[in-house]
Amino acid sequence: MEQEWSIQQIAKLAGTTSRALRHYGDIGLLPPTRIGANGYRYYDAAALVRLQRILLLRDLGLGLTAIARIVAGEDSPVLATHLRWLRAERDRIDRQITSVQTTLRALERREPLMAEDMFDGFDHTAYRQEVEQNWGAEAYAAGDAWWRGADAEVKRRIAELASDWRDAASAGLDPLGTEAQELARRQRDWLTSVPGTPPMSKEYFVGLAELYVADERFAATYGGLEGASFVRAAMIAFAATYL
Amino acid sequence: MEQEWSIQQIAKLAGTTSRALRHYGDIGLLPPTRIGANGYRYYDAAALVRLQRILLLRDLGLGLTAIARIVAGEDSPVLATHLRWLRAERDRIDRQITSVQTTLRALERREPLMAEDMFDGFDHTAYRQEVEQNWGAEAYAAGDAWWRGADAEVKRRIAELASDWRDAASAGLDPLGTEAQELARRQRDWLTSVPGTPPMSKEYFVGLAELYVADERFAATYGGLEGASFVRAAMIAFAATYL
DNA sequence: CTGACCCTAACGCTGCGTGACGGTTT
DNA sequence: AAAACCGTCACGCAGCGTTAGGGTCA
Repeated sequence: MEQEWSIQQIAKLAGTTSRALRHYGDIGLLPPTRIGANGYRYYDAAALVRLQRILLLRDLGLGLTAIARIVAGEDSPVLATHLRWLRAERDRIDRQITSVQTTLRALERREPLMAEDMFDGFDHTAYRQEVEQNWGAEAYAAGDAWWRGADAEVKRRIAELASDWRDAASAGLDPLGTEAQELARRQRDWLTSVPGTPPMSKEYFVGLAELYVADERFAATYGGLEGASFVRAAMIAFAATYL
Repeated sequence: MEQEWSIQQIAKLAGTTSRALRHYGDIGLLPPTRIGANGYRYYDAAALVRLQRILLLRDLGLGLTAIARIVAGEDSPVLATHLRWLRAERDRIDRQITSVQTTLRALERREPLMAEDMFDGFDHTAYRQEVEQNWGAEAYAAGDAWWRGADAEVKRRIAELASDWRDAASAGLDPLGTEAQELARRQRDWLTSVPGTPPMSKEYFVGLAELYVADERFAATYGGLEGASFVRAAMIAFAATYL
């Protein structure tokens, strides 16, 4: 009548492993139906059904604790929450794909420098040129040489500026406030100081601001999408007022 | 001249933590430029640039060992490989999103049973009906009752059939071969035995085969996309020959 | 006697976060 | 004398895979 199976048997039936079953038992997610005098675990048909539910939910990407809540009958919005998480994950991966593709294309065209590092240097120029081809190729060479020759002090200041941007963004400051506007001014100042950069203009500055958000590699410098958005807001406001 | 920074300072400059820097040092990815007599770690501008590269690549989703290969100058196709992996990940998540959405919709319509478990029972019918509305609502009720009343022996046979499918698929058998065709016959036989199922036809059988591949939840039963594809091939061939 | 199974530990993997405890101060 | 930093352990996390060592036999 009441069929029951050993741990290996039920594992095969459901398409998993005995190790996983012991784990589910250990964390209380799926205790064996019965435990023999010799310590062997046995499972019945009800356990099989429960196991199939568990495996199904696991295939949807849910964590074991979330699965535990669901199979326990709690009607918390586990699935809806999980759906939002999945969508965020997909978006993140999409952005990574775009970035890797861009990097690979740049490498193919033998632009190793701008491809992977120095996103705080002249590369604004180089990338901008790549996107809109408004500024000539010699700008690239000039910026390249400048960065290579830059001394530690310059590099420190650049990194520090990026660091200050991240601090301001995570502190929740107002992008239009005095402090953020001062950061935007510093951003403009060092950009201006880079040889090979086109003459500073409202359009150029705003274009760079957009670029920081659009390109994952620049965004990373400013603390990701959120940070980059903050930088963009501050830079655009600065451009509108002072450029 | 040669500027150098403490571990906290360089962490702030690059936008990471001192703990991460110690970790990178431990695994040899980014050793400190210099270690003071007191044991303090110090980093110079070259280390800062290297660190920025590392963080950039990390933001692309690469693992630290892969990053190590890249910054070491090996020109193995790390990025191209990673790109393929990213795409596969995105596809997987896309399928999970679809499945979760389907499940949520089913739950809203109060179809808790078919939503989460028993993908080996009558649910073929119910889902089929949901998709094409070819078979009536009473089929759902009949199948439901049947499954609830099914004894352990029936459930075992169903799970066993799924298990045998997985074995056949992972063994690399020919879907058109004798063994796979025998499995398809068993599949048809038990489907026929479920009350509430529409009369067996070539179209119905092929439709189910497609469903197994299209719906992640069914596919899981047969060992994922690969397994389900195998099942589909075998079932379609069987339908063409015998139905 | 020998497979085929079952059991209980317990480490391994990824990339650090997070204390704990105790010195140092570029 | 206290605030900040620095250092070295070392556990924790998610979900099992994988030996290792040793009984059981539905």
